[in-house]
Amino acid sequence: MNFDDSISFLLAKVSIAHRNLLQKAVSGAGLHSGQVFVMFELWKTDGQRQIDLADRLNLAPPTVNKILGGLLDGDFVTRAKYEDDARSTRIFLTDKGKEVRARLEEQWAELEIETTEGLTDTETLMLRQLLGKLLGQ
Amino acid sequence: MNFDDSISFLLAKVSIAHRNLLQKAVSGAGLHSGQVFVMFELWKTDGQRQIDLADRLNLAPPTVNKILGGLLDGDFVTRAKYEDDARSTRIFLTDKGKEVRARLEEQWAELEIETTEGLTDTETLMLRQLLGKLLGQ
DNA sequence: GGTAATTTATTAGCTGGCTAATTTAAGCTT
DNA sequence: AAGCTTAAATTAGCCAGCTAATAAATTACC
Repeated sequence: MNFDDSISFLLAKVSIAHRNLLQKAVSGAGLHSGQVFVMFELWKTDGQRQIDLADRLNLAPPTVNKILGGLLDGDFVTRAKYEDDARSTRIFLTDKGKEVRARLEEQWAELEIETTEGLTDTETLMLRQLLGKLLGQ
Repeated sequence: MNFDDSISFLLAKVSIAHRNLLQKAVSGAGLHSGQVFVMFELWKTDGQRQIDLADRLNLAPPTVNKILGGLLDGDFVTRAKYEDDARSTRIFLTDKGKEVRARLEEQWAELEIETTEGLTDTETLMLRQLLGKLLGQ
């Protein structure tokens, strides 16, 4: 068997290259690569608990906790107590957190172009479907 | 625009899920996810310098250096001086490093099956081609 | 109502990726 | 030969992912 031709190998290599692109793309907005996905989720639904964010993002709770630490330091989100359960906290966007969205959308569109640079429109569409399938969608 | 449907979003999500699978797959061989790729490269060509490994694996030199630290500790590789240039070291597989290959090939085949579980053979082929294209191959 | 089990957040600590800065050796230029 | 530039390895330090373990609150069960 040939490692280099395996999906696993190719996927791992693509992942690293893409994360480097992603990091460059979002640094202009003052964000780090992992923070972006939490922001996506909060833009969809503000005020979620950490455990909900972890579930929806498919991340381990300590990962979300650490990322939120950075977002709190950067003043992109704030924490508030969850009224129905003293164990939980709710995470809310700050004004800064809401305002950065426009900037990030622009950067994201550019990233999308860079990422799919070598592909035709048909190939891009196909890749999207295949990645979706890998995620069980 | 919809973040969730972007290639970048899907790719990032697939990457994380796949790395978790990868980690589980190779832990049985006593390896960590990042170490595997260095081993691949050494199985192809033993005795490479760190800078050559970094170039061929598309990784930053400090990343390779750190991974090699783990492989040295695990007795999978040894370091030797490079005879023509005192700045460089050559990395060689130990017997243990050579022997683990068979085990890893089995695990890798299983990982490949898990990874492409939801895909038909045609889709798998297509995904391989598309990922190759993203890598500029 | 009291105890046990579960849940949420957090802390500690690991690997893996990066950049920036340092050291040492090699090579080039003059 | 001296000095400048380049190149290789390393160190330090960052973020992102994970597991395991802990503390506190809730829930469930008897």
